[in-house]
Amino acid sequence: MKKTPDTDEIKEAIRAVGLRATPARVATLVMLYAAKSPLTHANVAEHLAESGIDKATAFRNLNDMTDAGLLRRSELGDHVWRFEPIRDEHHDASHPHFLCVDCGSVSCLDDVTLTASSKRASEKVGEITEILLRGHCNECR
Amino acid sequence: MKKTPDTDEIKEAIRAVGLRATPARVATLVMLYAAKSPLTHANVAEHLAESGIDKATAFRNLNDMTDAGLLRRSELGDHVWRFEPIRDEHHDASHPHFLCVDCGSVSCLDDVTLTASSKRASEKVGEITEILLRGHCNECR
DNA sequence: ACCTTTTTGCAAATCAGCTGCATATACGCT
DNA sequence: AGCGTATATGCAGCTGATTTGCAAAAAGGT
Repeated sequence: MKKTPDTDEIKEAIRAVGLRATPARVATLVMLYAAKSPLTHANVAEHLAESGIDKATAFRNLNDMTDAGLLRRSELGDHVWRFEPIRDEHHDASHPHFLCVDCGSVSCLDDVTLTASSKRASEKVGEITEILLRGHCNECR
Repeated sequence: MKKTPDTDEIKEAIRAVGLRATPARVATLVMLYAAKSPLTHANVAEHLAESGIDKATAFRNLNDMTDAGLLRRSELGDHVWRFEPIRDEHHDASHPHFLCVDCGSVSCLDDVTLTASSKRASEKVGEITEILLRGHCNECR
């Protein structure tokens, strides 16, 4: 799937995982694809509410599509789940996130990599599933 | 501070960060030091309730001591904070940590560094204050 | 002991997320 | 194009986790 799939491609993707392509789901994916960073349940629900979609529906869809493998849900340490589409262009690789502890904004860091300078680092480390950086973003400094 | 500080050492530590050494705080630290893994607010509150300490107090103390640098608060992914004592200066935020989302253990990764392969990464990123990797440790895999 | 500041207890509020159920829809089938 | 059924949605209330306001109580310096 390309960076910004159109409505038909989105519907296809939804059906491909065994879910029905409802307006709420399409709108959710459109929104997430348009976003540059992961969005919270509240972000999505608030936006969809303008189209008369209930927050429970928004939430169920986020979870259902996550379970179905269309979205990734991440917990950045502030007790709020954020969702972002899994673009298979990125090979489904999860990328590091940067969370501003002041304003709560999140950025995706596709081009940051981890270097272990010695094996000792991996003593306890098994499988790394998420990389999270926290700090102050440029706007908040 | 040693692995298992006694009551007086605990009181000292609390005062050292500018807080008053109240029974609730001492009991909280004693409990956390005795625990082998991070405890939830519920764990602590439940235990302290036996001594007539309110859960709001337990929670405030957990947060206050976290802010003061005596404890570390981590989020394993179930939207429940877990707390553990910071046993020595080595365990500060100056180096990356690895958090096992299964057992809650935190390990220090002194020898892992992050490399931004391009400046684009730092678009929004201002100052990074904490690097956290999450995953499954070798014992939990 | 006294005084000031920090803490505590209690109750009630908030916040994120979930659930039950009756109704409405998507979409495969004819 | 219309049907029928499994799915999805809306609504409303609920849960569990965490926080807050405020008056009373305790900590610790003098």
